[in-house]
Amino acid sequence: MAGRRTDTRERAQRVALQLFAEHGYESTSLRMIAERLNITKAALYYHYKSKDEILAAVLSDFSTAVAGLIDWGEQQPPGPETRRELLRRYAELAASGITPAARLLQENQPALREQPLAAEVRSHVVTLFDLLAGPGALTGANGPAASLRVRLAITALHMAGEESELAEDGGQELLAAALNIACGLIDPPSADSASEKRAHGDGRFGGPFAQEAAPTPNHP
Amino acid sequence: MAGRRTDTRERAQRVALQLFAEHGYESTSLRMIAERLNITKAALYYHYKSKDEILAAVLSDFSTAVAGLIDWGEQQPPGPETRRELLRRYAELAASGITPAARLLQENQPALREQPLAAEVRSHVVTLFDLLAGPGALTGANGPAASLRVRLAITALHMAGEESELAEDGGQELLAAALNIACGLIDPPSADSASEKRAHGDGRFGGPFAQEAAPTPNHP
DNA sequence: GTCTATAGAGCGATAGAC
DNA sequence: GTCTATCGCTCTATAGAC
Repeated sequence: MAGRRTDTRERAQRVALQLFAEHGYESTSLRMIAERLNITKAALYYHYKSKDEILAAVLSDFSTAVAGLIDWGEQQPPGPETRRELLRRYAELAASGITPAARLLQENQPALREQPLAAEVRSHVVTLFDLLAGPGALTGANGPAASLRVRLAITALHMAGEESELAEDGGQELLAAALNIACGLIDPPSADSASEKRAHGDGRFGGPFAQEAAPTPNHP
Repeated sequence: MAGRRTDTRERAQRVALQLFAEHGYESTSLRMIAERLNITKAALYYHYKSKDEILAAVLSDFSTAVAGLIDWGEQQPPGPETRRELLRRYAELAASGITPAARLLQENQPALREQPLAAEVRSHVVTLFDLLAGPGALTGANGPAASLRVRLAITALHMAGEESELAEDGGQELLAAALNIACGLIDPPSADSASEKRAHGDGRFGGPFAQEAAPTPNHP
């Protein structure tokens, strides 16, 4: 491991992730990747046997990161503190540069549909969402709001993570703000929509559209 | 207008928007569009002189919808009621099917970079964001949180809009929940992050990461 | 308005020299 | 480990018949 002769493989993965996230998987050609590495297309095939394998290598980093996060979360007692700490750790991941991978996954679903590792990562994310909102939130069993809030919380961290790369102070203020927003989004689970119980007295959330909220005709 | 001989052009735009949003602009070939219309690739070139022109036609519908929304908004007195009504109207647009166009715009930025109409639409969206958060929010002048909250509010409506197409009741409950969440996101503008004033007493938003919040080193 | 046929370019991938 | 050269395919776009 320590004594290999070139670092092309690692550089290739860094460059490929960046390009996949920026231009999309299908629109990123092997020529583009090779040019940034100052090698030729054919040389890439010494390191990977297909374009798909480059994608898999890139995704596996993200997969293990999220897997580690949910391993920790599943060993904690469920509750608001654990959920907030999960968000905090995810914000750390976002700050350390996993957001390109997250964006790649989110914005290339059709292209990644045949990629087994993408399905694996996606199932990890589903587990993480369940931990953040209670089981079944993604399928809408807790009402539509809970699932939406969790996805928005993660989205907030992604947005901040991407922007923080451009910020002059490393984006710490931005990430702090995003984490606060994310915590606020998952903190009062099922506090609006059909069940109208308010966490605190003022009616600020009683927006329009709400008068139509039906008593949840879920398929049992 | 009323007496043309085929409806191929309109059908083509409907189909193209759907495919562009689902597979991405570059990954959608004219062959795919033509096959769904039961015509050939070459026939498409009778109606449009390039693939880019199909994209422009598809985007212009979205552009006029958003332009109408901000025209209304700019004639209203600024304030929370106007902002909430803007969100409500945007939620109506989302429910009526503009989310594929919004997704197309958001998820194909590199491919649409050369498309003039895309820049126009994007500037409309920026204006809408300004209306929703006060001027300068997108550039972060109000602190990082305000811009994030507005973008998350719109994202909530997009998420609900896309899912509502699959729901059995038209997704009204989901859209109502999303609108409530969106209103809650923009309602207390600049209520966290650096300036720590709370709208109401409980410290639920006082999350971690906040201890590092610096006093906003903005470039003036 | 729609078709067949084709030009010209870029793509992923392979073979084989060095 | 990297190169040149090439194969087979799909893409956008055009020419011209019907």
